[in-house]
Amino acid sequence: MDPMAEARNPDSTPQASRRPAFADFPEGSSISRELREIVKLSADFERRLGRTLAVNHTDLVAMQHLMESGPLSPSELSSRLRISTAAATMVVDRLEAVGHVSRQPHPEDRRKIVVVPREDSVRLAAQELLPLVGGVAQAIADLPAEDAAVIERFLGEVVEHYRAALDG
Amino acid sequence: MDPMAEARNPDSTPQASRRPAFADFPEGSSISRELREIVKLSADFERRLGRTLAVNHTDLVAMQHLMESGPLSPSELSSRLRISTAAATMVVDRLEAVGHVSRQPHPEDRRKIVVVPREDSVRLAAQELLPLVGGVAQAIADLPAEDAAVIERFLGEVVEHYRAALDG
DNA sequence: GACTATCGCTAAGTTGCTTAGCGATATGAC
DNA sequence: GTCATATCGCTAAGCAACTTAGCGATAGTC
Repeated sequence: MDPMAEARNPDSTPQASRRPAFADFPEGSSISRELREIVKLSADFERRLGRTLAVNHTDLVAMQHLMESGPLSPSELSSRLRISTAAATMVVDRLEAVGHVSRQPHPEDRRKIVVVPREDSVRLAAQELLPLVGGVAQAIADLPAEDAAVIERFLGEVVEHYRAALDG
Repeated sequence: MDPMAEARNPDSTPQASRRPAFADFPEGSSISRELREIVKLSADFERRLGRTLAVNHTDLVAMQHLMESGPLSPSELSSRLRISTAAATMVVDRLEAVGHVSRQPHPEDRRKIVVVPREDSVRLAAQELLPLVGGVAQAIADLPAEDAAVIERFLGEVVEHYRAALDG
């Protein structure tokens, strides 16, 4: 059977409104479509990275923080991931079990520990990220300065709209 | 205590590399920083929308599909959300319990049902989305045509880089 | 030195997923 | 037409990952 037939929303019923419920929203320019696509693809990419490292979503986000910020305490991880400290303990347990991090004593505060990402794991993740990050970086580098300025200003406005919407 | 002190990564240890593990990655232009920020803010915004509708993440994503595509069958939801059909049943159970959707018989196939989003719920979500979507749409509309073209082309390249990275 | 706060952790309970399998309905071969 | 097979939504049982509550150890404060 044709899988795309189903994807085209064959389940609309006559009695239900045929127009998608959001039809009143401006369909959006291709720019806004692209932005949404980037957000979606970014989630897809995260899933793939999670498979590569063989970790679940929470643990992957923890790894991202560790890779970007360097060693962190479990309590810091819990606040960054917005999970309980108990859950953070389990995150570190799992990451340690598969060898992505190690627990080390905190040099100054003996209540704390330090969660250190293993270099092999960081390299593995970097290897997967590099084509994407590098490709985008290259695309940016290839931009004429005026174009880069235009894009930077526009994206800044988008960020501001997000922040404003989140403040309200 | 100063909460920012912790945020600045105070847990680095002397024996662990002081440089964040990803320091070898080009720090990235402000454009790439903005792109990442948009992805992150988008996730934040989704969380907030989930709170507004009082549903968990999976159920919110289901609602997004229903709002954008109109009524769908549980099996279609299961494939879109990449969950089992059993989980899709539970999603619909929960959404129905809080009144966001209703189950209706499929007019042509009596095995199927149709999950129809309730208009009140769609309106509630739209109300929360409008400031953001509208604000961004306005920002796009205010762009000179040449700038819009520049941005559209660039974002298209970013999308392509994502797709290429996901193909590999 | 006593009080209080914070650290990481364990235990018990909850939520949301999975796989397996069921009855009902649709579809295709003959 | 009839029968075999596939698909639909659903239930049941098990598992993974979260929560809250609370504990012992350590740090900071008076």
